[in-house]
Amino acid sequence: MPKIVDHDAKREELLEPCLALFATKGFHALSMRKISEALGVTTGTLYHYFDGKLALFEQMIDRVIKSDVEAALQEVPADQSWPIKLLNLSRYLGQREGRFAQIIHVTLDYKRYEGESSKSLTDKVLNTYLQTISSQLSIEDRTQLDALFSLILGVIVYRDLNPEASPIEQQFWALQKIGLEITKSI
Amino acid sequence: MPKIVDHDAKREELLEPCLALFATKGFHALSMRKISEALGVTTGTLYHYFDGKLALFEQMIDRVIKSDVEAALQEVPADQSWPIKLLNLSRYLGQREGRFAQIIHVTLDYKRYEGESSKSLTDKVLNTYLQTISSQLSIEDRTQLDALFSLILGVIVYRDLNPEASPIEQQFWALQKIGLEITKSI
Amino acid sequence: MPKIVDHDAKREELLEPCLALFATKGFHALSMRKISEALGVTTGTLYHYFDGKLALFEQMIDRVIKSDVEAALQEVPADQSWPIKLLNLSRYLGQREGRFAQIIHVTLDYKRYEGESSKSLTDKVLNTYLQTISSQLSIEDRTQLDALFSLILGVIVYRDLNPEASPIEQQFWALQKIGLEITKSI
Amino acid sequence: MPKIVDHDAKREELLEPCLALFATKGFHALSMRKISEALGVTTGTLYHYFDGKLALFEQMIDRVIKSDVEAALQEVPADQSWPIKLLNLSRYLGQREGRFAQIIHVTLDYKRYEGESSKSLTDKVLNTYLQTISSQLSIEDRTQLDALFSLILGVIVYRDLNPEASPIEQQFWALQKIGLEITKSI
DNA sequence: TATGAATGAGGCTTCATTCAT
DNA sequence: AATGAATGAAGCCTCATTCAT
Repeated sequence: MPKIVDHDAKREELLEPCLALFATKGFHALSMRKISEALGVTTGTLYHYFDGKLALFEQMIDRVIKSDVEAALQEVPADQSWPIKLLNLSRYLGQREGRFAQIIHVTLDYKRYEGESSKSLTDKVLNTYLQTISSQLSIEDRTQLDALFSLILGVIVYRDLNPEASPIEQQFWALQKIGLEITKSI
Repeated sequence: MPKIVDHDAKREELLEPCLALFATKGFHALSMRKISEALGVTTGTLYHYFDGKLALFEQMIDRVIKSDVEAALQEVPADQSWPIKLLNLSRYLGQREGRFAQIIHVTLDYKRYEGESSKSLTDKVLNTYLQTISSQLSIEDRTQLDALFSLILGVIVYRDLNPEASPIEQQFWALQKIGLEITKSI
Repeated sequence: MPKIVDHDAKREELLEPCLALFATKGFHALSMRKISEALGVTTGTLYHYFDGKLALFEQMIDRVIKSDVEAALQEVPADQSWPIKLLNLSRYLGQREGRFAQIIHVTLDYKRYEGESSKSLTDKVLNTYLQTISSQLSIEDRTQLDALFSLILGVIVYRDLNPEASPIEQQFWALQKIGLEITKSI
Repeated sequence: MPKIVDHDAKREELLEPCLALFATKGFHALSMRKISEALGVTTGTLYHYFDGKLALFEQMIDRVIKSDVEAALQEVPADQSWPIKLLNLSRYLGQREGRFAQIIHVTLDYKRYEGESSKSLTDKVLNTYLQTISSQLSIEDRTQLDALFSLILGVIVYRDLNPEASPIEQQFWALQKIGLEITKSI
């Protein structure tokens, strides 16, 4: 069934530039016409490959998280000491922070799109990233995992809002110093 | 004599419920009609008090950040020891995390509204919170300030995406422990 | 293959009845909805073919003056004696005075649409008619051309305001008699 | 009853600047709010003195033609020879062409406002001017009167559309020369 | 497979008007 | 006499989507 393969390949190809579009404009401010123009096709073609705007959006998110996990597995190898792994992580995030900012935007957008009905996909995105971090950094304590994830999320969101903020690696290091001071002061 | 209405007071009154509306739906998905229905007035009335949707939105943000700063000054007093202040901060955040999540949503939305032209308001929001944290927690180092702000931002965003995540105070504490472990392992 | 529709031909077809609509109601009193209803299409279709109300209006004017010039070239041939050409002109005007009244209404309307920014189109309309008259009637003196054009404009406007006014040909002739009397009385 | 006198005086005062407003923007493009702002009152006041936009408009036209006739009677005295009277007329028009252009705009606007129902006021305006011209210039032949009126109308409209057109007096003179040439060529 | 014409609901905004004060 | 808050209809325009080709 060669037709189906082509069909899926074309769909992937159409999806590729969509993350940037949705992240930049937001779901509701981005029209199907703008998407089609950016992709160089007609709206009819878009509806030929996707069941509607929401379906296109969801498939795009699906595609994005899959490719990200693959990349993370390679760039943050698990068989390293703690400080090294954290360093690798911060470098990995620093190299891709623009892309992660896009993913976060898009996920927040989606969460609000239809309240509870969107829960499953949001959870899927979160769990994918949480598990990757957990396994690659060998963090088993749930609270520690949450805290690290919060920090990662926050750094990326903050630097997206304010590009002049300190780089990721510096922020990681500074936070550790704060922790030490507190420990001492107790 | 005109119908007795304090124009500014009425405007404040109309603004009050808008944060929740914008945060829940997003700027573009929330129509002026929906706003007016939620407020129990007509769209004409909305336009009597505001120059348009964007102006309404901006005045709402202005209002919100002012009242937040006032609250923070009271609930996180500056004349305390480091661990106490951090504890107060985490409690303050914990009590209001729903509201802060709304503000973050709304700020991210706004940033994308029209690219660069929105920069000044985004900066105003960020600087207001940064300065409040800096002065109340006596943090002078810029990188440390950025790092703490990232963490706060991240915790709130993460807990908004995943309400089952560990509470704020626990995450703060866990992060400190990670820092210690790393320090030891070096 | 797309639905077979010649885009430009359809646009012409939509434009055709618009002169009468705009002339009868005036630019601001004629809504896009009324236009679409008169044309038997939806407003969406109107916006598919035109960039907006003003663009539709301008293209309509363009279309109208082109077809008028073509008609004038045939019905008021240049290779005739002066009295004959004037007679042809008055007949030509008499046959089409309703249409010319529409064009004048529409042009006056347009001129006020937005002050100076409309100058170019108004000038284009005026110059098109002035040049046609100048060449077909072999009038080289600018003041004479202006005077004849004023008379034509005036007759049409007056007869539009007061349909019982004397016919165009008679007015032309009467004015000539006034001129003679004045000449004699000097 | 002094109140009523004051009431009428205020109404006159409000009406005065309206001709320029309506002529410049057109009936439908000029909102009651803009009128009230230009007059320095509130819309409520406008509705206190007039029964609505159309009533205000009609009373304004009424007021304008009355004051114009008075002026004409003085400036184009009837007891002069033909060429002198025509010269006086052209000067009179030249001095006030801006105002006449406003009146014409406003009359054309009104004519289209509601088709036949507006006929009486349009006729009133026309007859007022026609009779004034007829009596002051001693023109009895209806066709001659129409022709002269058309010319006057046309010169004013044309010069409003194209301010660089030849001055009124020159156009009057040029038209007479055309008439002579035609007479000779017969 | 791919087109783009067509739709009708809904977007933001302005309007003429009313009425409590 | 005068205000200006309030209304709801209507303005222009864009939207996601469908469907004949």
